[in-house]
Amino acid sequence: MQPEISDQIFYSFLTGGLCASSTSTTTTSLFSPFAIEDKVAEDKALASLRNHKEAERKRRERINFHLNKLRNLLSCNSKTDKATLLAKVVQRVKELKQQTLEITDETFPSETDEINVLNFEDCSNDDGRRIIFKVSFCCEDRADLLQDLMETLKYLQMETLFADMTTVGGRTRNVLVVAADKEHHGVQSVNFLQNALKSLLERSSKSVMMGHGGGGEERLKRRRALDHIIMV
Amino acid sequence: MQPEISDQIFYSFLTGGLCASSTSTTTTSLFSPFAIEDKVAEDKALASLRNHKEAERKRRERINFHLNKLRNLLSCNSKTDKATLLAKVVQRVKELKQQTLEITDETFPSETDEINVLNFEDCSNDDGRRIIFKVSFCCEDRADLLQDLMETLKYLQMETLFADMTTVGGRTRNVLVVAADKEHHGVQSVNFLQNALKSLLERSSKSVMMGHGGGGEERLKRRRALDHIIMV
DNA sequence: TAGAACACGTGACTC
DNA sequence: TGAGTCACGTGTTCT
Repeated sequence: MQPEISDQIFYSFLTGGLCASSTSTTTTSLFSPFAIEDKVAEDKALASLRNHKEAERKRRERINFHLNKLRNLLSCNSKTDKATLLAKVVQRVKELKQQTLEITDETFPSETDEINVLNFEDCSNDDGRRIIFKVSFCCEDRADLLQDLMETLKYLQMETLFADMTTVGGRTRNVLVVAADKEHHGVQSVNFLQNALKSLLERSSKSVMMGHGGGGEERLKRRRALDHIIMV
Repeated sequence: MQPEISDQIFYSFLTGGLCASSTSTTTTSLFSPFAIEDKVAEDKALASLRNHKEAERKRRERINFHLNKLRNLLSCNSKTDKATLLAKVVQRVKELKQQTLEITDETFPSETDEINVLNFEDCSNDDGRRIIFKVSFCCEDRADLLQDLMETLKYLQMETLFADMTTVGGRTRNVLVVAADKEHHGVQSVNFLQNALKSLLERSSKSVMMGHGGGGEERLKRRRALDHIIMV
């Protein structure tokens, strides 16, 4: 191929070498005394233009390369247009950020006591025969907390489907997914659960008052140190 | 402002209305019988071109709008060029994906028993007076597992800095970060820990053999159902 | 000066 | 047709 020549023709055709510029000084005959100087200047300009064109092509290539990578990462059709793709990327990055934030937030114990009971009824794929609750609470850790919790759930005739217990620096966060038969339970069971957990937490703070008290700041320090370790 | 007029001038100057086309039929005098028809056609083409130009401007705006959003999300300088920005976005999306994957992988119990002990010595910010271990194991759940684990760690003179216990469908994954004094422990303590955990897991599988056996498939089904619930 | 990055208007293509 | 998108080459600006 001969891009050199065809490019030159293309340029002289487009850039006004035959139009606008022809009205000024470029129509110098080949016999003009300035012909050679002009030719040199023209070649230089042409070369510069060619470099410019090439650089721009490379730049476009670079951008499109990454755009295609993003298309693959989001498993987007190659027909998805750039703006839509980028909008989706923005959304995805936000989602992923939020997700990791939620996971850490939902896993690590907070410094204040919390109780949270959520009814999963509508999301349940259990043929609707059971009610699913998501229980989450946060309190001081104590030796027999787990046992108390299990007894409470047994008493309430609830089955534990999932349990996650995170303990750090004397505080614990427990997340449970429990199932309750609809024969014995309704939506109002949220209250039963909440009350049961309340008394559980009260017992926890009592045992702390009697036993190893204080040390809040020390805990915070540890927590931060651990954050570092865990995230490594 | 009067973009209409200036645009028209701009176009006729650039698009060859005064150059290439002038060599064909466009230099029709205003007195030509075709003047009006030509004028109409020209106006139409001009309007079309103007629409086109506007649409393209809007498109560029849309793309740049999302690019700027991404710049903010990655807290990138406004000077970061498009290609570099997109490269960073690709990297970030990959990282975040990997991160959430790791978190779920490290949290949920696997179907096979596992023991993993990692030495955090180099990462420890504990003035080097203590060795930090990250312990992770996965086995059948049983009532007294936690108690056994605590006794084991007490026996090994290790302090628990962090504990995460996830139980679902009869299987449990436990992640612990423990600290051991360098007076009593060295790097070889990894082996102590591993052996202690081994016997712990052996006791677990024994108790399962004697108690509620089997149900592996049922567990898997539950696990999947839970994945759904948890992610909602 | 040369090089990099950008916005622009345009021709070509698709639905 | 017309609206939408893309790649292209160019002019401009900053370094």
